[in-house]
Amino acid sequence: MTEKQPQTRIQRKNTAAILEAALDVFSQYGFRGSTLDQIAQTAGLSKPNLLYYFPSKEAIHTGLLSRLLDTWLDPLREMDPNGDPISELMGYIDRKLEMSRDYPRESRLFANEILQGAPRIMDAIEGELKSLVDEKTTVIRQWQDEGKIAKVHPYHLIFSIWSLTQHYADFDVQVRAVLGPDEVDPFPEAKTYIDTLFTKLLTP
Amino acid sequence: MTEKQPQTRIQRKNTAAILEAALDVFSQYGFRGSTLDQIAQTAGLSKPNLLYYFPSKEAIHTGLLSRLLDTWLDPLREMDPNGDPISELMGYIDRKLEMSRDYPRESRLFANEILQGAPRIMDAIEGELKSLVDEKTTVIRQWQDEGKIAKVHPYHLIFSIWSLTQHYADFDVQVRAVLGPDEVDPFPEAKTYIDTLFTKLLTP
DNA sequence: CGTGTTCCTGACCAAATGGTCAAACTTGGC
DNA sequence: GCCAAGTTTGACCATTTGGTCAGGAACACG
Repeated sequence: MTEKQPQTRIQRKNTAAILEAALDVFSQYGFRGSTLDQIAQTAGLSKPNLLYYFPSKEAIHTGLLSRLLDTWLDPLREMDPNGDPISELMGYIDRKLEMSRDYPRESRLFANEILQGAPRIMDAIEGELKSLVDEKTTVIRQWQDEGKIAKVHPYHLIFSIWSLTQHYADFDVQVRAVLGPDEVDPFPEAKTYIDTLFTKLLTP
Repeated sequence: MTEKQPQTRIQRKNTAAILEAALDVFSQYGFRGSTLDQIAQTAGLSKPNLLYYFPSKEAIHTGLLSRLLDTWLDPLREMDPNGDPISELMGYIDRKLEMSRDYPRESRLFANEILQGAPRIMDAIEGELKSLVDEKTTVIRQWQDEGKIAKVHPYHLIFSIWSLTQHYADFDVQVRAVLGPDEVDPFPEAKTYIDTLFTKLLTP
């Protein structure tokens, strides 16, 4: 998948800087709306130097996306089928919200890609992501059959968790604008609200 | 604001075709990722002809956005302070979900604009949109004080309605990919799920 | 210190992009 | 059927964009 380990210090530093800059730019403007010059400038490198480390604009984007998906699905992966249903689900929800708080650019990068029809990650979505969701919805269905949580549509439950948590990353500027300039950090209240919402929904 | 009425048939037809095509393109690729050639081709017109009707790429985009915001806020405007709280809120939620089903491109256009930092509609968001939300959250707070609906954070309640309903437009390809090829239309189940969710949340 | 490897850059290229314009073509109303 | 107004277009332009390349600079390491 990724390149082999033997990298020089400079290589590691610069590829990291490039991916960091690319995340900034791609997450805001999407693939087609972003330019190499912009990424180069943000990374503090020259454009030809970018292309020394990555063969093309697309390669940078792909590099970002592949790194992203793994960490992105981690919170869901961690949901333990043998744990307490409510705590497991609430734990997943909280981890997902924390990711929106701590990695908003990653969330936006993903959103941008999906908005454009997911041309570069459709495979991963239909494969890796769908498999994981299929697996976890089975667990949820089991919990429901055991009467541990309320019977709601498992797939839409997942969708609602994604949408509610990612909203605070993807629509951050709107959230802040509506809440007004006094509200410094919307996340604490968001957490309380979302916790209430899912507790009421899932308690049998 | 908009141009004066006296338009020829051709003008009306072509500006409509351009806005229609531009909605297709802008909603998918965002402002910077879209090209005039693409819009022109989609509209079945030549590029110079586009620029006969609109002075610039930006003007087309602005034209779209200003038309959008009005219709976009209509469902919330319709929420009647004197009606039954639960029915009014559920009605709003249902109307919002219907808009995601019937006007997904508009939803994506909006999402794209927000993702990019809302450079072209920040004014409207801080003004028109915020005012309306402020007004309606006041109503919600009143309903809560009267014990008609559960006490949850009014602003985050609005955010959650937006995020849940718009998710089915903005992340449509992901939703369909995860649900698999059998599921033709996710909206009926989505409606049922969302109705359940907010009923449980709002019932005191 | 020397030398092979890695890293970086300025100059360059072809294609794409937003936009202009004069000239040609349609259209509508008399 | 005429003509002024409205409409369309091909040719053109400056700038931007993704990408190349030859050569120079910095580095690693014996």
